[in-house]
Amino acid sequence: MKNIEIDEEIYQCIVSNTQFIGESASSILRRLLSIEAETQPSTSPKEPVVTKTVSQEPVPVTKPVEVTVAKDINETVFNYVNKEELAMQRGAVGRFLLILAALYRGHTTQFSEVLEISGRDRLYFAKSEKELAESGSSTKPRQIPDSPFWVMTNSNTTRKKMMLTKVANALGYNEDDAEKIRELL
Amino acid sequence: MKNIEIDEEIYQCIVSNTQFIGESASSILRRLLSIEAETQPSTSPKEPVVTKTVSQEPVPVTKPVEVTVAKDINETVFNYVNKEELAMQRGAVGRFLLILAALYRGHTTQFSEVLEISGRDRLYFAKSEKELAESGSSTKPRQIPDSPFWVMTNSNTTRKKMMLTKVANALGYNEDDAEKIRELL
DNA sequence: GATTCGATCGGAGGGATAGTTA
DNA sequence: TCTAACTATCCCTCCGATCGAA
Repeated sequence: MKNIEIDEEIYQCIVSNTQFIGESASSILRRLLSIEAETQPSTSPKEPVVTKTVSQEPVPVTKPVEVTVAKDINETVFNYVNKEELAMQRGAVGRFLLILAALYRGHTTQFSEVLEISGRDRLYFAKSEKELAESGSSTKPRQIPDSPFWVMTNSNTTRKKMMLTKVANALGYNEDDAEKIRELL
Repeated sequence: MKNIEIDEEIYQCIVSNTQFIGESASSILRRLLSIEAETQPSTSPKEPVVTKTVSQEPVPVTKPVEVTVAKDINETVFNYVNKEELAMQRGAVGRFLLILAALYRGHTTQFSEVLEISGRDRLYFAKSEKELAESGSSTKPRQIPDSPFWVMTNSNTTRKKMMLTKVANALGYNEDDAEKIRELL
């Protein structure tokens, strides 16, 4: 993966060509550029050409359950994460909250399992600001966007990553996916 | 400026389209995308095509000049402003820069007129950080994204709004549009 | 005296790291 | 005691209201 810096206008142009929630910049650009690469007038620009590339390998329906589930989860969550929005965040806290929000959206019902995750004496997650605030000093509670959950935010990036890993695990992700999630931060 | 993550393939594709030493990703992409953006075979690739989506209502060619101009300007600029992106900014400074960037994009050639706008002793706009910094103390110069211009940032919101109004006027907007622009902040 | 302008300084957010505890 | 895990202090940067200056 490479990071490139582009201006607002280009960014908007790319974003406005998103064809599904969570589509990555690469995916969008591949579509746009490949159409352009042919000097031909674009025929059917709406076709989600790129997408297909990714899901090339047919999902093996016969495979063991765990694998299938993992795949579902994976797709679910990564669709909820908007890479561009992530990249735009000023600091790790913003990304942290965005990722958690995506996980919540993808696992609304089981999400309360994260309440089990906590530090030695501080709580990491709670259903109210107060609860978190009272479990330590300067915990800097923040609400996970569009959810009834709050997170403790006063920690270094390393710990935030650990927290993400724990959340991923609690929600049933395998190591690989947990790693991917962790690395979003 | 935005950072986006793209895969190697896309990256190579972009790089290989460089047309001069030091060309930025934005510049390359602008070329590539504007060719692509028109569903038609590219006629004049330099046209800010993206804009068209929004400008559904045909521009009345027969109307008086002033009106036409105002309309063009209006469309140009408001298309360049992404409301969501604006809303996402943490503070007024972020929005301020975004709006100015949009104005720059819409009026690249005349934009140097803003250099006339200044305070009693401080400069408000300049072509370099240094210039601004030296014109006062703690002016907090910031580059207007994707432009060679810098703005003074150390002021209250009211003054930032005034600055926007002045810029809008300098670029030929009427009171109404200037007001709209000011209110974006 | 009224108004405009400048830039200081308090406040908030972020997060590395020093310090603490198990 | 030594170490690993965890906490929260504290420093830094960014904002922008406020108040003194012109």
